[in-house]
Amino acid sequence: MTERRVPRVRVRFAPSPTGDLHVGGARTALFTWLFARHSGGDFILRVEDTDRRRYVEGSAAGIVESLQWLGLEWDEGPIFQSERLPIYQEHANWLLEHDHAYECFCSPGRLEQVRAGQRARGEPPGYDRHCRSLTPQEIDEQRRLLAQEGRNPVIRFKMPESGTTVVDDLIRGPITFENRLLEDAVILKSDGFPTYHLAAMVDDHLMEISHITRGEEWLPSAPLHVQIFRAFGWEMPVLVHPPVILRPDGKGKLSKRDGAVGVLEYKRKGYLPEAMNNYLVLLGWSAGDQEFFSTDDLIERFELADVSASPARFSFDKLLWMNQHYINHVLTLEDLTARCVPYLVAAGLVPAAAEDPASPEHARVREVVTLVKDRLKTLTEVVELTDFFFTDGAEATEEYATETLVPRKTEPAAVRAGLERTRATLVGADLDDEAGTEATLRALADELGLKAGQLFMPIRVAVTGRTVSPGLFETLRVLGKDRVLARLDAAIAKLATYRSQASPAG
RNA sequence: GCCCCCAUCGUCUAGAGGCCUAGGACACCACCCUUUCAAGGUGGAGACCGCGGGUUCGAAUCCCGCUGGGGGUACCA
Repeated sequence: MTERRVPRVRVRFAPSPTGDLHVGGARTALFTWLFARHSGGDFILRVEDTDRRRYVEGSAAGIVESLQWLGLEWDEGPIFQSERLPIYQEHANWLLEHDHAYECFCSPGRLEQVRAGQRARGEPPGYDRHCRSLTPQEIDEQRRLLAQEGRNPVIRFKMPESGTTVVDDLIRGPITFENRLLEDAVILKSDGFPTYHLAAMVDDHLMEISHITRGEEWLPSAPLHVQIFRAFGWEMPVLVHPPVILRPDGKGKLSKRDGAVGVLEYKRKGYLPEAMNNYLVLLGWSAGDQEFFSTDDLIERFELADVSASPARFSFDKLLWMNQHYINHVLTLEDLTARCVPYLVAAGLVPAAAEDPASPEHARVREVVTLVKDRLKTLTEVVELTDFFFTDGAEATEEYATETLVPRKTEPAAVRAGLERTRATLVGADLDDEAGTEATLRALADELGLKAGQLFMPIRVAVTGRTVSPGLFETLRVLGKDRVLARLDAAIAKLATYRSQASPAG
């Protein structure tokens, strides 16, 4: 019995530096990375920067940052294709010498003309193989003419003109293409740079890639890639084309136009990489029962072959929900605190010293975060939800409209009296005793003939400046007596000059 | 136009011939909890498994056609 050698799993994520890393690309990267980790193989980062016109400065750095943020660390790379030009040129020449490629001297203008004609006649547009059958003399002549213009020919791959090419995709099965409908693609451009078709295939072979994972949009050119491997006599890696991600409305691929699609945008907006990964992996893959996965769970359970072949729509809603779930129920308090601090520091609410987990400032943030943990959907929201805990006195909370102090069906005078009595009561109270504060204020409401809410809401607005806040008694405790009293005073003062706009109905 | 892929609640999906009078999650609605808002709990509405043919004792599950959606059609990736 001969044992079949099972090649080591080696996969790569190969983005082109033409912009930010999109969630679609991030998902492909995630699938690829999980597959590598699951099978104990290697994950390589390769930057496909072979198009000088579309190159965007800083884009590669952004992609690197995105992957790092998501925790998709690579074992090799980043490798830049632009630094490997001679390799591709050598391979193009090899194909030329072995009759698998030919020089094409056609001008862009002629190519456009050919396509226009084909379209008009209802034929599939494509290169008409004009230069494929040039005689050696004609080739020399064309070279000379082109050289006079200071231009170079391109090199095209010779596709078989008949028969079929079978592309065997891991998640779709075998797909058969008619060779006569395929064209002779350019593999080396006139500027000496390779096109994707040559560069990616050469690299995938040289880097011993076992599985080519890439977006579904590459499926139509897969037969070309199979033929390139065949021409070189190389063993074909397994092809894997996860589906594209659709816009929320399903009309087309998710793109920049649809708002937030850049991974770094989500980082900035206070999303957690854990939530991002968890959401993304569920877009096209499922373990059946489970909904939440730690990275280790995923590495253990993820199967590339189980990825769905049908495209899924991106849901901002569900991502947000997932993020909230991680903040509310997965992160430890300490972890959440540490992640909130930078946002509070950036907003100028807490000193940079709070970055130190042992600092009193950090402890203070932790105390505050405890109260809003269940209310945060994103990390950035911590600023608007808790700013009043970090400002002193009453200035920062005085912005609210006085009328918000007065609940429906409640007389302003009663509110004012209630706040005055509350102030008098709290002066001597121990705010650390939440239950005690609650009992005291409930009794006070009773005594004033008010429902609890009719007294609590004005207090809430007075001390927080808003109608929505964490629980009142824990808020009072964390605020501390100084702030509470100062803000009650400010509210009472506002009410002193307040005239009810509309008399309460009923 | 041509080529290719895909097709279960609005959305993400479970389902690999009988376990399905189709399960879960998001969103939505109601109720409970309740000092606001959340979170949480309970329940509800929501899919004749795109349509039409087959195969089979039996199909969401297999086959064919149609329709619909998506992708590709560059000296871009």
